Amino acid sequence: MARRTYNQFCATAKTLDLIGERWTLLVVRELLSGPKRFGDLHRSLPGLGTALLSSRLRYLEAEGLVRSTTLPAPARTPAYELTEAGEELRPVVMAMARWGMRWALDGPAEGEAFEPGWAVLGMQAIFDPEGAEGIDAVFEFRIGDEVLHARIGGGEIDSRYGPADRPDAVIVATAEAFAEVASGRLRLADAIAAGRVEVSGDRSALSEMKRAFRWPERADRRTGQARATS
Amino acid sequence: MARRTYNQFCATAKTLDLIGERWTLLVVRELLSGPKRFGDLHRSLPGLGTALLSSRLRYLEAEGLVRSTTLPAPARTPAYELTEAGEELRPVVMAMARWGMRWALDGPAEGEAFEPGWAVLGMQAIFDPEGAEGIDAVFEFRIGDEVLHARIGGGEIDSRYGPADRPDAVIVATAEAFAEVASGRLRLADAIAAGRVEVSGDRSALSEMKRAFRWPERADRRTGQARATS
DNA sequence: CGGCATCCATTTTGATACTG
DNA sequence: CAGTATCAAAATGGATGCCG
Repeated sequence: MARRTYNQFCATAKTLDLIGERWTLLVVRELLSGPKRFGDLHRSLPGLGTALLSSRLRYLEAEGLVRSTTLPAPARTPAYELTEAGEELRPVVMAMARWGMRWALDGPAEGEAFEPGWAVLGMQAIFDPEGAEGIDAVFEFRIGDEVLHARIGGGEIDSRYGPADRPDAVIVATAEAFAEVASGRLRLADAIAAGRVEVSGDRSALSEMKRAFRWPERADRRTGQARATS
Repeated sequence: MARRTYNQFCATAKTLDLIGERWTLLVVRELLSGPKRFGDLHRSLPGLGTALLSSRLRYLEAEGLVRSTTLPAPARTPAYELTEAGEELRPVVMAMARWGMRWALDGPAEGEAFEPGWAVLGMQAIFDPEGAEGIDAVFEFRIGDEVLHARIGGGEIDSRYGPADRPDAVIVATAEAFAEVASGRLRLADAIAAGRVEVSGDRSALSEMKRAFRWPERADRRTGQARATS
């Protein structure tokens, strides 16, 4: 019955005691973009069975990282959301995302799952407040059949699910094309030139958007050498 | 034979594919304070068997996060060290350390392992470049039977094993007392008043040191309420 | 559908013993 | 010191069934 723990007086080890088990941090990642229902979580995490998801959620709830809530009208269905402690794991996930974009992300490979929400977090991870200085614009993304948007202003980014109110530019792409751009594997300009990404609205807002992000330079773990972007 | 992977096109998931297994990130944490021999790693990680440690090291080596090296004279023994990719996991570990200090670190509890090197990383985690502006000083710490030092200057901190060249102040404490202070559970002033920490040398350098760190406010995960420090 | 519990095959791990 | 070999215990993944 005793939970497995590293039994070390070390903040990092204690953190891993809480979120180090398989799937746990990915559940947190899902909830970082807002409350989600059990089924949504299950769908976003292929390979994670309902039994284990249930167990993870109960554990996170008992530990105060997640709480149950009820979705606002008209949904009114039960859902899970992060507590303050859970929300503050965002810097941990962002640090991992930046590292992964630089050292680990290839593909997308055949058969890999992809959720546009992951790219939303990726955008937050590489947002650069300095580069975004003076920018105030709203972008809508239509990725496959999902719609999300990002509002850049005041040196901050706020990216969420759903359509934008009055977007300055609209970006339309397949999930795969968007994934390649968001991961830094394909340059936005090349994707547009190839017709894999379509942009409507204010073209100058688009060039501003590029300023607001700083993609980590991709490199090979074994050699440390930079890898081509496009 | 196929390695277990989340199979997601997501930078965070890819990172977890590499460092998400049990013990892996703690091995990285150990190597963040410099090259270490197999036996040193084994001793610092009670509960991790030699078989699993060996397997983790071979995996990390194959993946380009760790490489074998030879310790400089007079040791000349084989050891392991981080590659550039491994070293760049530092922000991930630091983010976890900050979260853990705020939300997870109690104790130290009976029977918990503690290595002074962990506190060295903790100091890096809570170092505040703004607060450290204008400070230029060297501190030596004698924790139990280990000696380490920190050099603060130019808005940066450089903390390492071994004695300092000409320290401005020397701090002597038991491992337990030092751990309590470094974790933010006990205030330095109180520890000195209680005679659990002794300071010699420049007292003004010491008060400068306090400015250079920003302890996260400790809070309870379930309630979000702040917890007393001392 | 949302939210589990149960059963079982496969992987991972922890502990102990042993070798160059 | 620096690991391998072996085996038992625990965690995981997948399928199935139940219940409001």
